[in-house]
Amino acid sequence: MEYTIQKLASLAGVSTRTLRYYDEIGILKPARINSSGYRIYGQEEVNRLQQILFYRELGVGLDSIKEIVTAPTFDGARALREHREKLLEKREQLDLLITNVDKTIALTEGRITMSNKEKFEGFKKKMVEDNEKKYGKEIRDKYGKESVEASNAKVMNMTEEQYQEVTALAEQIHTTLAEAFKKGDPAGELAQKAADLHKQWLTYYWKDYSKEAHAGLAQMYVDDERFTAYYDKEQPGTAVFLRDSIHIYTGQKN
Amino acid sequence: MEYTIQKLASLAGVSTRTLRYYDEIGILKPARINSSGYRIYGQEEVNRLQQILFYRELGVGLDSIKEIVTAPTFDGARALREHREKLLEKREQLDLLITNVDKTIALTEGRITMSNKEKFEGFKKKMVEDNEKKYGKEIRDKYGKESVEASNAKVMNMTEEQYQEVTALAEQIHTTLAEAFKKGDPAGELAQKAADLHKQWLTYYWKDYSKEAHAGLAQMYVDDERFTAYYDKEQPGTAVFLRDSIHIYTGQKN
DNA sequence: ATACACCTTTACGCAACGTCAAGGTCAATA
DNA sequence: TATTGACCTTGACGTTGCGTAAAGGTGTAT
Repeated sequence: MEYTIQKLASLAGVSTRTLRYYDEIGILKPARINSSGYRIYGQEEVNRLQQILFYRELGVGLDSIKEIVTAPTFDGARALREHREKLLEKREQLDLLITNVDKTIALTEGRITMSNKEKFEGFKKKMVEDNEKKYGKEIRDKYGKESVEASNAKVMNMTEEQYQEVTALAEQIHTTLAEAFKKGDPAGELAQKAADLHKQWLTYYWKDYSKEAHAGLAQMYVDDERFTAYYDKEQPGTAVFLRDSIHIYTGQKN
Repeated sequence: MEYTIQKLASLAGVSTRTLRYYDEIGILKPARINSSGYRIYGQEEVNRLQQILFYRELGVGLDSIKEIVTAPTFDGARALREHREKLLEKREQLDLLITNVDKTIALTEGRITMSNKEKFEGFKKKMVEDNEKKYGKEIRDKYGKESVEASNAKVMNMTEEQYQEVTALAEQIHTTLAEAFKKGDPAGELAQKAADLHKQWLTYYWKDYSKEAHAGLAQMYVDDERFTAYYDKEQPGTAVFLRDSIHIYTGQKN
């Protein structure tokens, strides 16, 4: 089966310009050129285009795609992981922007307007803080938020098997925590085991683990009543107990 | 106080090229040009540049900034709200990308690799579904996720006053719902009032309200045990009752 | 006088195509 | 057979917000 440029274009859902461009930059050359100078593509090119579009959909740049599709031994998984990191950073940036835009809207609508200069100064300072501060409340809010996001965004992504594992883990945490709570010592062996299980459970939801984030999340269990209600369901005080256990486990002082 | 181009540039933390570009596109012209053709900026221009950079930090395009700073009566707040919408869309897109990248990584790492074509087909289908399907489970997941994100991202952003209002609303929902639950009819007046209050409450968290989203969130109260635990705290069955009330309120059939 | 920092305009480059423009090719029809 | 209309070709400019030379004039301290 052979395709002219438009046939291939409509098959793949791209423009002919795109295909000419891909030819131009050398990531997808036609199988041959006919006597009239027309580009003719074959099955191999169809497959290759699919690969290209696949990575393109993921937002990978064409130069990276070029490496992937031209070098057959290229580590596609690693490239994807790196790309993923970039996406996460981008989202962080976006979240920051949105938060600041929200704040600005609130300011301009609500209050007696500050002078532009004041606004600008405060804003600038805030941006720097957001970007540079590494610990403390700011970051805890962030981690807490991330955790909730992740639990929603990533849970859909689990295999059936993983889902079973994480459910089993949650059950273990539950029983261990209940026993530990009866003993009453958040530094005790059982409580620390519960904290450890909780950490393992977390790794199913978080892209990477940090003690600060773990401690922050634990604090959120106490601060957010929806989580408190869940953990205190059988034994009131369990949420606080779990937080204390985790803070000891992570060596956090707050 | 007068500034040459480099003085102003270092003062504001931008390049001289940027200032020349701003001159070129007409958003910041120097106060005057001296006898040697040098650009000379005054205090007014300093202020204006601060405004420009302020909006630029928020990711607003220079053409929009031009409208904002040149037309003194321009509705800056409205522009910001529109910009905010764009940012939210971008984040949606990003979340989609991240989810798909995650899936791909999981596939390539975990399982016997599918043929590229298979992968591509499934992937393509998924993207289309994500983008085009408007109702059903997919969208419910999405709305549910948004709600959780929003509650975390926006709550920090409320004024003290708003916070009081939303807390009072939550309390009202709680008492109204408890009474309605005793009557037992999710279509009854009290239950519908609770649903209406819940809608009002939601508007503090959601950028825009839709019946589908409201109904979807209600379903999540039943599906996610953390929320169920919260609503069933005093009267088991309240979460289901609230869901039913809201589904009647929104005219949802599921 | 020379060096050196500063200023000017002009113009290409960047990512990934969209969008004309000007012209050749192919198959079907009047 | 000539014409139409759909399809193909190669340029080449426009998009965003500057970075980065290049080529040349100005200011001032030594």
